[in-house]
Amino acid sequence: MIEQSMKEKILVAATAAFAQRGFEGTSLQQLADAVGIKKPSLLYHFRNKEEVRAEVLARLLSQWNARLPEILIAATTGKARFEAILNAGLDFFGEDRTRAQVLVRELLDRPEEMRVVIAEYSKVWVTALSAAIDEGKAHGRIRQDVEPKAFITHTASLVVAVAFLEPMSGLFEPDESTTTSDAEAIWRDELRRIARVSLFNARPQ
Amino acid sequence: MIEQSMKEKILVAATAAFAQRGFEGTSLQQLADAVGIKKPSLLYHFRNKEEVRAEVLARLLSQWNARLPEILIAATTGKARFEAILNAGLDFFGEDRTRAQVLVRELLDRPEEMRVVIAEYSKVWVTALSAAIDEGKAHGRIRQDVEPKAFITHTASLVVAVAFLEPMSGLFEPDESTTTSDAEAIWRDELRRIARVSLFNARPQ
DNA sequence: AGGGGTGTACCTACCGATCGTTAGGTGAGA
DNA sequence: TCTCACCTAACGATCGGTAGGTACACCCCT
Repeated sequence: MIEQSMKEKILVAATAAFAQRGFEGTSLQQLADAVGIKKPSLLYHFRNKEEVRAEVLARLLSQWNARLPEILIAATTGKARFEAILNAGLDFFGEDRTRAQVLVRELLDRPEEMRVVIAEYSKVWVTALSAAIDEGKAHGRIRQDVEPKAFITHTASLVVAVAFLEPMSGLFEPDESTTTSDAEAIWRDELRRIARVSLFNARPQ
Repeated sequence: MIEQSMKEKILVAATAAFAQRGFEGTSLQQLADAVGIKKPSLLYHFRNKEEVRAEVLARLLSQWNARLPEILIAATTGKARFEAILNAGLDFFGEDRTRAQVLVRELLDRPEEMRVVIAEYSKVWVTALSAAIDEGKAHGRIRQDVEPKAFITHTASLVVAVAFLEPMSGLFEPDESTTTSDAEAIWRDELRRIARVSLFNARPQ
């Protein structure tokens, strides 16, 4: 059992609470109760509620940044790099769905600030992917009609949406034989198919 | 100048406020101020705050339902029906971006309830589109590897995402020559391309 | 070895402001 | 005279945040 600091415990609890009920819908009292301390003790660790929000977001983004280098290093060719980043995104949001919820809530609550944050944290891999798409177009591996930045944005949107809509999975399945995890697997497969088909040429080279 | 009832004025103001700051982030005082009445007068028109939320959502959904029949009637063939519904979705969320914001916030705040609501309000056109896809597959016009329900879900997600991410448009454009509306047009075009390419066979029949 | 400072991590008690909601009017028009 | 559409006044609860205290570990000095 790893002994985690009280501040870390608070951030974990705050992430879950913000994901479920939102920043405005979560009180400091609820956070304090969740980690077993009193409200003023919580404000010993954070200057105010806003600082909790900021650190929750920073923690989320740093978790993404932490696994980015190995993704970009592992895959060098264009196609492998595409698959690697797509799967990394699906894993990242799939293994903890609160990440998608917190991200979307922040986009709703503070769009201007998030514009800057998103630009900063996506710059590296968006640039890498965009260059790979341009190169693939030059070599005829990638469709000429692909609009790189727009394609990447849409694919990223779908990755977040799949995690975001997890509570909705199995929505259109009339029978009960299809479990939630089955429906999610189908969603992910179809997402990969859509991205692949709309990006690559049918007959490579 | 159309004379609109106070109740309608409140719902319009509430929709904008809920979209921007969320349900928990909006007080009845703010809504009352926005329409120029006192707080208790607002509760003459609505039993409580929860009823405001319910009617805001109901109003949004009825607006979608109102334009659905003509869409389904106008386009009969599979391909035309696909284009018609896709464009109708883009128009619906594009002409008033608060719709996407309110919808996404409701999905975050009350996922279980929204699951039921979404199922009800999407049943008609999802069923129609799904049948059209199956028929298209049988005739070879549509790719065999399309997973109908998942494809529709993803396309719908992208339609909402494009409107939702409007404040982020032009995020990756280094120059200032590309305006926000240009970037949005590119997004919509790329969305249509992705959907078309990943749905239809390259060589029809 | 033992006493005195210092910082950490919590606590109780409380602040004014604002929350959603209710009670009980008022005035205008049918 | 009755209903509609608003009002003033006030309710208890909860909000984020502050003041000030306590218990305890650790370090320095003699």
